[in-house]
Amino acid sequence: MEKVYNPSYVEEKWIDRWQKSKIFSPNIDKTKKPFTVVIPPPNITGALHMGHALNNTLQDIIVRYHRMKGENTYWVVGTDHGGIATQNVMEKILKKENVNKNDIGRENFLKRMWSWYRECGDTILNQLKKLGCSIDFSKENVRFTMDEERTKAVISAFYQLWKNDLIYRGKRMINWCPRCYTALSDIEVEYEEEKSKLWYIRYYLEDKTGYIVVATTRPETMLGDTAVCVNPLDERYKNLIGKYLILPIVGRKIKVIADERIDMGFGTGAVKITPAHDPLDYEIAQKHFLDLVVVISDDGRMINCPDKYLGMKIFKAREEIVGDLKNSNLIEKEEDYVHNVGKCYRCNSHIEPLVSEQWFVKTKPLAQKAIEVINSNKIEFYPEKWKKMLLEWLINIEDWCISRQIWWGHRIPAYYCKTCSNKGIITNSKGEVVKIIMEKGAKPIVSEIKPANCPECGSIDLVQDPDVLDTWFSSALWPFSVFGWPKQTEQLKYFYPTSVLVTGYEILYLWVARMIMSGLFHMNEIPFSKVYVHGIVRDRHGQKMSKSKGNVIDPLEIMQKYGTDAMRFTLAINAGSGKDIPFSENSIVGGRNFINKLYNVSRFLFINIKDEKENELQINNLDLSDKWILSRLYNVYSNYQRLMNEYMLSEALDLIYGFVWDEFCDWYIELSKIYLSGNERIQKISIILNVIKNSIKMLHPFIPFVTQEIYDSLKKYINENFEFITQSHIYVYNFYDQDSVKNMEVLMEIIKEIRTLRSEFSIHPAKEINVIISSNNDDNLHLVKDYELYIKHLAKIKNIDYSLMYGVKTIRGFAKGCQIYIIVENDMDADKQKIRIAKEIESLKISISKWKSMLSNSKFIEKAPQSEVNRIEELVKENTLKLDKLKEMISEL
RNA sequence: GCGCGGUUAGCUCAGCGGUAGAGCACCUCCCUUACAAGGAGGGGGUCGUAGGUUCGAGUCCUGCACCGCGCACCA
Repeated sequence: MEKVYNPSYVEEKWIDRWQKSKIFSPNIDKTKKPFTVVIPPPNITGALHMGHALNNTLQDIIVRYHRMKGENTYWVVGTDHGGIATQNVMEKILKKENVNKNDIGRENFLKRMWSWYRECGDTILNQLKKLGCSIDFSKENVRFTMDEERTKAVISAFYQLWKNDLIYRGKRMINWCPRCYTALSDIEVEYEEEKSKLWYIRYYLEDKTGYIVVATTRPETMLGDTAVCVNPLDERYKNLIGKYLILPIVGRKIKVIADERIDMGFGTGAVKITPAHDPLDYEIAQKHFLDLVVVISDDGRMINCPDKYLGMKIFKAREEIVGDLKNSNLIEKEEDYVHNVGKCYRCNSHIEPLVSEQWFVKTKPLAQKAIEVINSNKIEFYPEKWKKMLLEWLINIEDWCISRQIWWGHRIPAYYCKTCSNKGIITNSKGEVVKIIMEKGAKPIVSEIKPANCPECGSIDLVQDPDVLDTWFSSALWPFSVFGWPKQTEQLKYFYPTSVLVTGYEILYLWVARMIMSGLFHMNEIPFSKVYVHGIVRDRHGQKMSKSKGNVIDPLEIMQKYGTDAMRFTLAINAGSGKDIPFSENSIVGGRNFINKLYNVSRFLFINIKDEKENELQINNLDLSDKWILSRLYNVYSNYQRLMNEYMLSEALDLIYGFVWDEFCDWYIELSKIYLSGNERIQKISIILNVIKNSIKMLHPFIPFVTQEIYDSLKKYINENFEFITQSHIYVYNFYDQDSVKNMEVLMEIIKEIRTLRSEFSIHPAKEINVIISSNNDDNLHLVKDYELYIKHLAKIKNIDYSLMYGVKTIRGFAKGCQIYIIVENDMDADKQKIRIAKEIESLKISISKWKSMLSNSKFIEKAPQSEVNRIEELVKENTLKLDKLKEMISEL
């Protein structure tokens, strides 16, 4: 065995053997309750990033933990077609080839997409394998949101919702991304602050007797204005309501109307109304029956306006219009102004609110059921704060726009009769349907399979809706579509509902909420009973990682350099309470060091073990340190289980980390060295074996490779015949001895005090010393005498005497009621000793007087619990004694 | 504007009613045959701010400031 753990060799070996053994395959066993997790399917947009590494590490920890508890676990894997995001990736690839997607047409584009899927999907699965995920990666167990079964599920779900009147097609104001050239749902718009201007524009009254000044951040939309609106209570404008204004540039006559939604305090209190391009204006326009003048097209250019601006991009038009208004002296002033601008969550372009015909899901009735199950705690959230967030969102939910004007996705299962709906079906030069306009006669026929003919006229000339569904529509079905729904498969019956969903908080609304709604509607049952919500991996400065910032850390590089276990360890230990994780290469070193430590302590065992086997615990043979370490192990294991069951994964890991490193390695192993050549060796080896075995089992969910590797070497010494550690179970001796824990602490304190003295008085670490220990505390003195060997060994002591000698030069210390004298040759550092002791006396005095004043406070005595009073009294007693001893020691110097 | 978090050692955070903790970083000593990716020791914080409750407050309550996030508005 090498001195330093070499992860890459070990990892490759076990990945291969795990996959070949099929231990992660689904297994329907009706005598057992399953523990099921479905993966948040990664988008096939490229390689996995740090966020995936975190998400899947956490899932693997949970799955492996439950597998080792003996539960029938199944972690379902798959990938997501990723709609807009993936289409954008392909568009970029095509751009490099100097190809426009419209040139090659829909069909060819989709061919390219499918070959991309095959390539990228495999890459992702391989990376999950590398991460150590306990997933069966064989083909028949990998899902894709657009494979045949999942597509059936999507179409069926759409049809069911339509039949239940929960899907409709309608003309509404939606969020339009002119870059991606598609509608988006409300939650796919991200708001960002932007510096802009607020322009104050004069709109003259028809009779030229005056003007109203309106303030706007978007002067280009004025071309589509059809009114100016004021608050009905606004005294400034009261007598202008109902009068007409002349819209500058355009010359259109527009009315002054009143609506209480106008804020009198903002700008001038008068608002230009552009019904076609602003959500609030649209609402006001509907109430007041205003005309809708569309002046911005799908691709973000000016239309339906004076020739001068025709075809201009929005920002250019804005510039021009402001210039022209200035020339006509119609701009009263312009102010700097910071406001929120909607951006596309996929390409960061400015969103245009546009009126458009789209498909929607009526979400209110669906949300109602979701609210009920969350309120009744049928679904629990870890950490719990997300429950409230989700509830609030569900309560205020708006209808969900599910149609997208892109090509990559599930095509909407709606058909139109060319004969009946002729005017509403828009085609391009290739004859491909590009748009359906219902208001011109198109009527959708929603059907799971393409209807043979039109139910109205019998025509066989039917065309399918060109739009595809929001990628989140198929994601919403994931927890049951993965099991073959709508077919009532054995898997579906057995594995649904799933046990826990592990996901980042950024897709709580986009995904989690919708899975709950879909699960309740289609399955009439929650999709999962627990949601574990984690944070986002950020860089060391807390910045979100992004390609444009250049601060992305590639998990594969990290795994290559430090090992997968080290990365998993670092992610897991920092993932406490769902917080964001600051990650840097630096932060991984601690993880790597721990893995190496664990590897080396097992190496210590293998170097020292001969042909001993782990044997039954002989309680009578245990010495103090044995009882202590076994008690600690038992205590750690109890807490480990509690923390893991409450999904406090980082706390659980931290607990074992401390136990293994500080208690086991630094104390128990060091002590065991005394005995390894004597009669006690079998006992010691057996305990070391037991502690290592149980420690690696507790650690296995977090760091699967190194623990598997150690387990493999351990196998021949223990009474287990599992091939893999993940098949084994933890069994810790139910042993806890309070006295041993207490006594061990006393000895440890004394040893630490001697070490401190050595260090402070520059006694070389290798130099063996003689000490005298005396005490009035008989218990502790006996303890010291009984375990003299421990102290000698761990503090490098040749001889310990128990009675004071006169005429020897010493360095003095005090711990746990014992005075400690290190015998030294020369009169060294009397002053330094005095200062050291004096300092301690000072701080003791302060503490003691504080406690004494507490005890002399009648209110404290009266109101504080008796146990507390006793504790303080005990402290005073103990520390007064210590103080006396210290004073005595200082006077002797 | 409403809501949710946060503010504790240089950094990342734990502690949530009884003498301020951990890891990393830093300083000193040590290659002691499991591990220098190690061991031993050490320095370092009036716990954001102002009040309040309490015998006692990082710890509970209220106001404020600052940071982050979500939702709404955003002419």
